[in-house]
Amino acid sequence: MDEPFTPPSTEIVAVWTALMRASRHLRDAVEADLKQAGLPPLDWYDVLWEIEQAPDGIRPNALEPRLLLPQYGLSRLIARLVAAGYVTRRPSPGDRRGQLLHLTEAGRSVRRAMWPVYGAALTRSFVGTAAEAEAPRLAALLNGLTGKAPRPQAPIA
Amino acid sequence: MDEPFTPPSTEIVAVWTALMRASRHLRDAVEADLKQAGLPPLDWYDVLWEIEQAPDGIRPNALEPRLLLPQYGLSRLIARLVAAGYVTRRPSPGDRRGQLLHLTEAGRSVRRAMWPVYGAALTRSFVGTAAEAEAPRLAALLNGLTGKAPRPQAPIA
DNA sequence: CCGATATTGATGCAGTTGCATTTACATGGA
DNA sequence: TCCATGTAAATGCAACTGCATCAATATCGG
Repeated sequence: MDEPFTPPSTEIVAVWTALMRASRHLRDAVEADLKQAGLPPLDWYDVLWEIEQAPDGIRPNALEPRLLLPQYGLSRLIARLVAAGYVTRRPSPGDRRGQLLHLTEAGRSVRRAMWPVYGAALTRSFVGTAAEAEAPRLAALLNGLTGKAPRPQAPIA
Repeated sequence: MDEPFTPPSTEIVAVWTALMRASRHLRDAVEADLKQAGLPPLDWYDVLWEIEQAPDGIRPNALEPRLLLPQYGLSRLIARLVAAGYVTRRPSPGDRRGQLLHLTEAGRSVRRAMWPVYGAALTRSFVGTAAEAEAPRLAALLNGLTGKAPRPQAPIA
């Protein structure tokens, strides 16, 4: 029943290594900029952003698939955000297991402070590369890899 | 002196998010397969591979830039590989600070055992996607992002 | 040769992650 | 109603990471 194992083509291997290198490289660059600006790490941004997009609050389990984080990872990340005073937990109406997350003023503020640093790092990374000119095609190809729909999620503003 | 901050274009943001999602997704998939097969994590493969490519041994500081790992990260990873019996450290001739890393038989063997699982996960991830057909272009675009030359490094064989 | 400086690799510590399990509540069926 | 099962979120523990620093060389200038 075992397939005899068809190795991936060299082209696929080349894409794979390029993908791993590029993503690590870019992420490291952004993280470094944030840290050097005395701002929280990249993960925080995404969570703050998602919560901000939900003015009526959002539950952790709704956040989880959007952020591609494991349940316990998100749980602890939220705990840190709460400890930092950026997020509040409120009881979830109708389900006492759940909680509704809201941003505090400080949360909104730090998210806004992060964006210029974040965005500048992105701009710096892409401008002048071939990837900039071909961005739409590149995005489409990458999205094709993750199975399904390109999430509406975007760290804009 | 501060630039007024030009936000990245929506196209760049789209590429960025697609890149982050795709890379995490694929890496998770490969890691999951390796773990489920009772094999070591992906990082180990790269190190084992690089050491295997150097029949006369290689020094950690030479490995470091190839693997995009921080010095202390590599140091401890090597320590784990040594503890697992996959790698040996030998004194580096001519520089008593350094060490020469060699693969043991077990190391060669586990690296070989990982490859089918690793490769199959890659194949599964790419086959049938648009990225497969456009692999060379995609790789070129991604390599354009990491500044310089596309390393000869490839996890083949 | 000597001392200042640079390089190689390791390590103590605090913070973070993965894994498995736990606690609390919800839901559906007898 | 009561129990079995399912879901939401948290947590104990071990492993791993980042950061700063260290010890042991090596190298370079005088």
